[in-house]
Amino acid sequence: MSELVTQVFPQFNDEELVKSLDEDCTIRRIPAGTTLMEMGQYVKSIPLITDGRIKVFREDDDGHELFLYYLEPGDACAVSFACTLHDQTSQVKAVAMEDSEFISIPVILMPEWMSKYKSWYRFVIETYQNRFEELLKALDSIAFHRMDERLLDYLRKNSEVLNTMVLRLSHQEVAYELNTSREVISRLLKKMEKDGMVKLGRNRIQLIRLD
Amino acid sequence: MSELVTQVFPQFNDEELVKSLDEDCTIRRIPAGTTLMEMGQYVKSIPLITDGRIKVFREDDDGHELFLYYLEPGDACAVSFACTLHDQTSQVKAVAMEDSEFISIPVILMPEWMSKYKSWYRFVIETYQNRFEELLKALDSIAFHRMDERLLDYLRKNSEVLNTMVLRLSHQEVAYELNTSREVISRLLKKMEKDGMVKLGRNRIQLIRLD
DNA sequence: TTATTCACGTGACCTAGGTTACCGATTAGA
DNA sequence: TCTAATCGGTAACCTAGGTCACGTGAATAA
Repeated sequence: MSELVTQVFPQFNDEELVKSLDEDCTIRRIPAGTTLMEMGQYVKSIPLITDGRIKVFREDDDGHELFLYYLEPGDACAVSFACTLHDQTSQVKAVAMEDSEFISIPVILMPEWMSKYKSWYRFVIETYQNRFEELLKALDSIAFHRMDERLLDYLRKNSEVLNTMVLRLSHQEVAYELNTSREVISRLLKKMEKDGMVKLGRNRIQLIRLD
Repeated sequence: MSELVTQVFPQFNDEELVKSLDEDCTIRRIPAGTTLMEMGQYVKSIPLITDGRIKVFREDDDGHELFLYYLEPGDACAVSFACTLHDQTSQVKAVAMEDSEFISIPVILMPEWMSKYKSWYRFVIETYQNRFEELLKALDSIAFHRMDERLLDYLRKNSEVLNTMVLRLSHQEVAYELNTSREVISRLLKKMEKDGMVKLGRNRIQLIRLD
């Protein structure tokens, strides 16, 4: 596992930390579609993503969901950190979008690691900071932008993360993530197609020119 | 200052930490209306609020602002923490709503404090966590609720924080914070008055029954 | 093959809320 | 005191986008 750690988390430059990751933590693999974390659930371990892609989103009582951000290799789940202090339930839901792999860290190790390993403490703060920023961006997006801009942004982000110009998405899926209805997305996508920005197919959105 | 610290931050149970707060940090007082932090500005010290009330909000390029949360005595600014790691500019704007007072901690002390004082490390994580939650609530509010609900929520929160049933606010101020227009707020408030929920006056909103 | 489900397209309609354009009333300033 | 700025009320209007209804074709299961 040490090689894996040094590969995906090169910032962990403390030998002892890597050793503890190796000895005291476990690697877990989950298939696409697995729910890693449910809202209201207690969290008992901190996942460090080493492979795959985890979608993190917010849900309301009526089942509406709102996409927040993705966790990718090198990322950790910020909300989990809080569970090192008081038993708190998760505020978000996390689902694996692809077959994924992560290192599972028992929360019990956190206090020790925080004071012992500077690179770990930096990592925690950085993780929080990054998620904070993502959240602020999500807020901006909703508060200050119209649906067409948000859709464009969503497509761009997806294309970037997956490194492809052809997205395998149904309109319904996109609608869920942006907390709107299928019809609205269909409408906007059709307009974008007319404007030569995308080409549409069944379960398929080909990006042509997103400016 | 030690008494102040132990009063407002009773969780700092480490003598040395309190001593360092006493010796290495400074108390600053600012009048209502002072901008504590501007978006895009570099942050060089971490404020621990001891008195007053700081409004934290997000601004977009067109000057629209969006209320995020208040900082009150016992709170710290989460975004500042990140500056202990890399020089990063602020993502939010912070303005004192009342004459306020805070302890200003040089960022240089952070790494040492983090590893040395467990109560400090807990405080940092807790602060991040709390702000995270507030941000998620703000997101919920915008994504899943209509303006009338958001207004109600805003009035409730304000009344709670200020511990009064009479808010001294102009419709314009409320509109700014909820990122809408004055007319919309006037309309909604008028409707609430008709429904017997509030009584309106110039620069005055008296809460009667917010259910 | 046929039947059924799933994905998409689209028109009609509705509502929340943003915009414009006034008004009069109150307050602050000169 | 007179005047200008601020505050709130309201009507008319517009737009984004949510909802409903229904149609068409592609994929898939029987």
